[in-house]
Amino acid sequence: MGKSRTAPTLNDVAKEAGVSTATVSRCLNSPARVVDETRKRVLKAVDKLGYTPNIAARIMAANRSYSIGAIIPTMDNAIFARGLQAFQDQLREKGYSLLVASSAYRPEIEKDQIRTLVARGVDGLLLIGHERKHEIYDYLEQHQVPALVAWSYMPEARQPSVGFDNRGAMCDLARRVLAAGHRHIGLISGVTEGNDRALSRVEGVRDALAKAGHGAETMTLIETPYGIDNGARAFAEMMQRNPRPTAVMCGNDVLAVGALREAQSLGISVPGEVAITGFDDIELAEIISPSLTTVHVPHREMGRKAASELIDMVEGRSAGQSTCISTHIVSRHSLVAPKN
Amino acid sequence: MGKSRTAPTLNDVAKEAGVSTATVSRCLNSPARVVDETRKRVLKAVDKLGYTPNIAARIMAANRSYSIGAIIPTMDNAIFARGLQAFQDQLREKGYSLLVASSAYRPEIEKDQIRTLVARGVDGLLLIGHERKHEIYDYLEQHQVPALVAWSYMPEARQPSVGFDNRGAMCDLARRVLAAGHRHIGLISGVTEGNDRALSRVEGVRDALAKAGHGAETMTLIETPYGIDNGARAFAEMMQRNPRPTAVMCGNDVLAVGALREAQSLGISVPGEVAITGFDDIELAEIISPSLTTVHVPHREMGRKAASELIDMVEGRSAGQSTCISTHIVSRHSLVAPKN
DNA sequence: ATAGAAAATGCAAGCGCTTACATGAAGGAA
DNA sequence: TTCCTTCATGTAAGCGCTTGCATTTTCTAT
Repeated sequence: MGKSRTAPTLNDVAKEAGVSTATVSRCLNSPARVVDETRKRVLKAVDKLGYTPNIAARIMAANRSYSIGAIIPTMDNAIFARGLQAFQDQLREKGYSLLVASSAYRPEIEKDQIRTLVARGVDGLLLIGHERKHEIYDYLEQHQVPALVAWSYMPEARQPSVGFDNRGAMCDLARRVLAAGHRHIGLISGVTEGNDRALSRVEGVRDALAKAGHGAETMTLIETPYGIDNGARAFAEMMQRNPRPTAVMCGNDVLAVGALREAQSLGISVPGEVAITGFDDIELAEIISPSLTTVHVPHREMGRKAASELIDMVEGRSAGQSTCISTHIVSRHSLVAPKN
Repeated sequence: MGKSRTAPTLNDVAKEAGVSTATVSRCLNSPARVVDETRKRVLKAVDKLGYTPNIAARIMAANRSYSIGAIIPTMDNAIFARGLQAFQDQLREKGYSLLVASSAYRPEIEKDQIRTLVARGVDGLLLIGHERKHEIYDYLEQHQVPALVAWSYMPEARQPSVGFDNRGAMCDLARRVLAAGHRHIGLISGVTEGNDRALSRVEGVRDALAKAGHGAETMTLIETPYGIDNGARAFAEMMQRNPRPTAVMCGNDVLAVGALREAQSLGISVPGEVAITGFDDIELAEIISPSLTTVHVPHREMGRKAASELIDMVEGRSAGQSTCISTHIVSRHSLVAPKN
């Protein structure tokens, strides 16, 4: 402990233990290659000096950082937070650390963050959603950084992904809504530009409508950035539309919660007058009243799976295999048949 | 773009531009020291090759990483997520990136994470709460890594902090509860061991009780890890206690939401039969019904302030100044007078 | 013009680590 | 015993960048 004013290096440890730096390095990285007695001596020296390896140096020398980067749209959202937490737990277990950056749903920022993380020497990268410019994927290829996409599942895409079928799930939910007897559906979607998940969900609803095909169904679409307040505003606007929807499906739970709140303050009863659905099944969905009928997404499972797949890719054990995590509808109180 | 199979280095850029690596480096780091024409040439080369500096190398050479580490108990919680998001936004603005790690409220893990981040060469560190072993602070000193504590404000502590007065705020809230006429207070606290914020909040309630001093007040304390389910369980247990509290104060909003849910499923009306309070004022607090009377903590402001203070410390502009962010009570529906 | 100062650039020494290769010691087969 | 493996360790060359110092160029004032 700290008599010296500056951090001990490999060299200090080597001198203390009376061996070469190479031996110390091997002790730390491939203990099997060093004989017991030496190892013990070295470890004692490490302990005595309070040595911690300088990772930047290690990255440079070994061209390996044991760190993974993740770029998510925002941390301030239960959906990503939970998945990310699981992701990092799994990484930690395998000896990797996590560098996070957030893009605020802005492609230029994301691009910038990707460059930063790559420059920092991450061994692999977790990205949310497939949609981004080719040049970004080119860049990653040039730098030989494997990337895995999450929160989205598109087996035919250039990048492997661990996610779920946004379109199918939303289609199922929409069919449920139709089956309950609703004919005028309002859809409050997140911004679809540059966000394949949001887009897929919209398409899911369209699919359901097309399949139903009585011809009597209508759909009213409003796009808005995610956020409770935005959901509220969109809902208010939706209620002005003609025909007024009897069911409002939301692109995610956060929007749905906003819609619910607005309904309350507008004195519109849910589900009596208007039914509302969400997507993701965040904690909030169960807590709020009426509780939210929504699509349950196993975020933790996805996070964990993404971590292990990405590590497999980094360590050359996999070329990148896509996995579809299955979701299911959770029926709660916010959806019932229209009253007519 | 990528004809070469391997990433371009400073050297490649230097050759392309017909200058020395030193000049390229200066172009990138202190453009003023390079004449216009040269700079233009260099930047063109950078662009042409798609060069991104290798940050590990830079860290090593300059002993500066332009990155800040943050270790939070968990990402999966609106409180930290929001503050952290603000923190990172501010960092980004000033040209720093963020490395996060989470400790799951476990000191050993935190210690480990601190070492990892320091080894990675972070220029500064954000820590949550003051309470940790001396040796950790010694270690940070030895490595000359400035650390700032957030979510807690203790100007007399060894480390500077940007936070709020947990004890005072909770005391104020408790006085509010007492003033409403409650005499039997239940307190569901987070685990206080190793968590000075939780402890301060408990003490705040004690302070209020002591000051009230009718002698008739009682307090029942239950400690539990944070989490909605834990809050629910604790509430159920609380309802068995004798005397049964007429007001249940919770260490944070998450616990309060759990309590509220449990009250509902127990058929206990809130606030009619039992009043409930929270702490933090996360989004949930307003959304849930009855809406939660709680202490509003300006997390974003704290995150931003922490970032700029920490950067000032890193850049030698400040030796570490503590700031107290002021909180205020938000009165909503979950607290009324006891019915008797 | 020209000396001297100032500005721009180049040179090269590291930063702390890993690892290919060289060396030496120990063990085994003949 | 001798020669060949095999294993443990040491030697030293980088990894890509920054920066103090040396050198060259440009500018200013005479």
